[in-house]
Formats: sequence, C-alpha cells, structure tokens
Amino acid sequence: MPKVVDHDRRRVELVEATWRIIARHGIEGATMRDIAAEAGFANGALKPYFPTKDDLLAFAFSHVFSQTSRRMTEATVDRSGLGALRAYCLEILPLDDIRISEARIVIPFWQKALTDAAKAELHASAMLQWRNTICDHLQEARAAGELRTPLPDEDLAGLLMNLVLGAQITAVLSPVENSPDRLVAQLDACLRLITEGR
Amino acid sequence: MPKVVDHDRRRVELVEATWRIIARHGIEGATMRDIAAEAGFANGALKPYFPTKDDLLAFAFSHVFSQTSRRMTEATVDRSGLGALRAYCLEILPLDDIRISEARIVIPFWQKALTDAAKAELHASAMLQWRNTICDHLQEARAAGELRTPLPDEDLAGLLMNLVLGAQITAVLSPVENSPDRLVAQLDACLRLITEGR
DNA sequence: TTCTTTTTTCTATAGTTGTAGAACCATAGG
DNA sequence: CCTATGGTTCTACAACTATAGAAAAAAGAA
Repeated sequence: MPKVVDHDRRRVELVEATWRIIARHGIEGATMRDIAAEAGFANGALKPYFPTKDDLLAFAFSHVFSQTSRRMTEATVDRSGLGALRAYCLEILPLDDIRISEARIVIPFWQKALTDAAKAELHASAMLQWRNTICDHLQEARAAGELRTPLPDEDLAGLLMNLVLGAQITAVLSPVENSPDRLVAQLDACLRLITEGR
Repeated sequence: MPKVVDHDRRRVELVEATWRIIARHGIEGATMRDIAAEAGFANGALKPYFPTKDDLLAFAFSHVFSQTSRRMTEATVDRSGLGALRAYCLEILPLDDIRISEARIVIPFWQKALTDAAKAELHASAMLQWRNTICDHLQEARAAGELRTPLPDEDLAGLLMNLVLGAQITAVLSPVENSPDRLVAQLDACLRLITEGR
C-alpha cells in the first residue's frame, strides 16, 4: 500500500487555496493552474478530487457559507433575543480581514449564481436559513419585551438581511465610508431604531 | 461623401446591446462576437467605436450609473426632505424589469471592480454622490422637523445605502422573499423607524 | 457612371483555458 | 529488495477569446 491521503482534508486544502487566489486576484484570475500552484501542486493534481472546475468552485462557495454559518451559531449559542440578533449580524459584517476576504469571494459567487441554477439554489437556501434565524431572534426579543414596533418581523428581517448583504459590497468597494466601526454603528443604529419604534 | 453615422449614438446602441446580453446570459456570455451580433453587426464592427472590450464595458457600466442618477434627480426634482429621500431610494430599488436588469448588470460590475482600479473608482464616485444626496435630504428633513433621532446622518445614510445595495442582490437572487412590494415595505419600515426614533 | 471616403465584413493570429490521459514517482507490504 | 497501487506531473489538445488588419461594400458627390 502506497502513500494514502485524506481526500476530504485535501479537498478543504484545495478550497482554501482557491479562496486565497480569488481574494487576491479575483475570480477571473482563478485558473486551475494557478489554484493548483497555490496549493503546491501541478495542474492535473486537482482532478482526482474535483473532476471539473465547476465542482471545485461549487464546493468552495458552499464551504464559505458553512464557515459563516458555523461562526454565527457559535456566536449566538449562549444568547437570545436582541443580543443574539446583534451577535448574529455582527458575524456576517465584513469587520476583519477574514470576513473581508469572504466578501471578496461572495461577490463573484453572486455573479456566478445569476446564470447558474445550482449556485442560485445554494444561495437561496443559505439566505433562507439566515433569514429564519433572524426571525426567530426577533420573536424571542418580542417575547422578552425588548421589541414593541408593530412592523412585521418579516420586513424587519428583510431589512437586516439587505443591510448585511449591502455591507459586503460597500465594505470592499467603499472602505473609507464603511470602515468596520462605521458598519457596526450602522447596525447598532438599525437595532436601536427597531427597539425604539412603537 | 458616403454614409456617415452618429458615433455617440452608435456607442449608446452598442451599450444597450451589451446590457441585453449581460442581463440575459451574464457577463461571461458577453463576448465581443455576441454583443456585435445582438447589435446587428459582425465581429469587427465594434472596434471603431470601442477599441477594446474593456472600453466597451467601462462605458456600459458608467452608462448604467448615469441612467440611474438621471432617474433619481428627476424623481426628486419637486420634493424635499423625507419625501425626496423616499423617492430617491425607490428609484434605486429593483422594482420593475428595467431596474431588475440593472441589478443583473451591476452585480457583474462589482465583481469586475474588485480587481480593476478604474471601475472601483467609478463605483466609489457614484456611491459618494448618492450618499451625499441622501445626507442632504436627511438634513432637509431635520430642518423641516420630520426627523428627531439623535443618530448621526452619516450612519443613517450608510444604513440606507447598504439597504438599497443589498436589495440589488436579494431582488435578483431571492425574488420570492424580496418581491417589489416587500422591498418597498422594507424601505418604508426603515424610513418609519428613522422618523419615529428620538 | 465613377470616384472617394466611411463603414462593415471577413479571415487570421496569438494567447489562454479546461480537460484528458499517458508517463512517472513514491510508498507500504511481502 | 521488490512490487503493486495510489498519487502526481507533464504534455497535448481542442475550444474559445480578443484583437488586428486586409478586403469588400455602401453611398453620396462630381
């Protein structure tokens, strides 16, 4: 029996190399050759793990969502209501280098999803999950009396979703007006308005 | 003297063909050949008007912003304060087919701007202009007593900007939860919260 | 008609990309 | 030490792209 590698682990390594390339040179610079080189391999070494480039990209994108989702559930595990809501949204906002890189990966993903049904489906399901969690926390907040606005939770959730998704764009393309502290200020402004409303 | 064409007009025609292609098949399907065919020409006919593909795309993208900006100033010409603010934002929200197409063009543009300094600059200046106009309307609203929240205008403007930019994404990729009336409801919820806050 | 100038088409080219697959390598068991 | 087998490299190829530029076409002026 010769050298044997953990295929799942290798797949993750390759995906991380893909992320680095996309974050650094954009999706157009993410050729199979460059990704392989970034991971320390030659061109054809990716094929056993990802038969086609689309397989690699699809896995890379879905891995971003699982990573973000995992962070979000960790951040809210010992909270509820408004506190959970804030922690949840903070975990999506591009406040540090890692999450700014994620934004640089998600934007090309949106562009791909525009003409790729499978990626659109992946996006839809991830967004639905986030949205439902936000709604849950809003209801907790209402139950705890933290929230008295008559505006429906669905609209508030949509508002927050659009806010954090818009932040992915502005944090990367207008970093001066949307520095981390500004983004947090915007989120807190939004949450304060929601709790004040009656 | 032979047939002579209006170069500026032709450039706009070509840009509109480009938009149609991008909206229909995505930016990856927008090859010079396909764009030329969509405009009713053969491959090389574009060169006199746009020497390179990047020239064409840059002009196409900047044209989207001027079109949107023109619509926005038209919609606010006889309003001020909160009314102007609402009309202004409504003009960005992807509420009809035209503006949904614009969203399908802007998303690839963001992706290009990630690795193209000229396009990033174009985006930054357009966003700064929108942002300043929103701030102006917020100040008008304050002066008219429509607004009493102590939250700074900059944060409110950033909030609204992120909201409408996020709507570009969700309207296209999660149309069910972000149908036109839902988006308007979200905007109105946000505006109502802003005016209620104190 | 014929000429002149603008516009358009068409063909060619150089470069890049994803993918395939043969050749090569490395390693653990006998 | 040998060998079977999973892993890796390398070369090749076919498709596609943007771009260049020569050739053709069109259309008003003389």
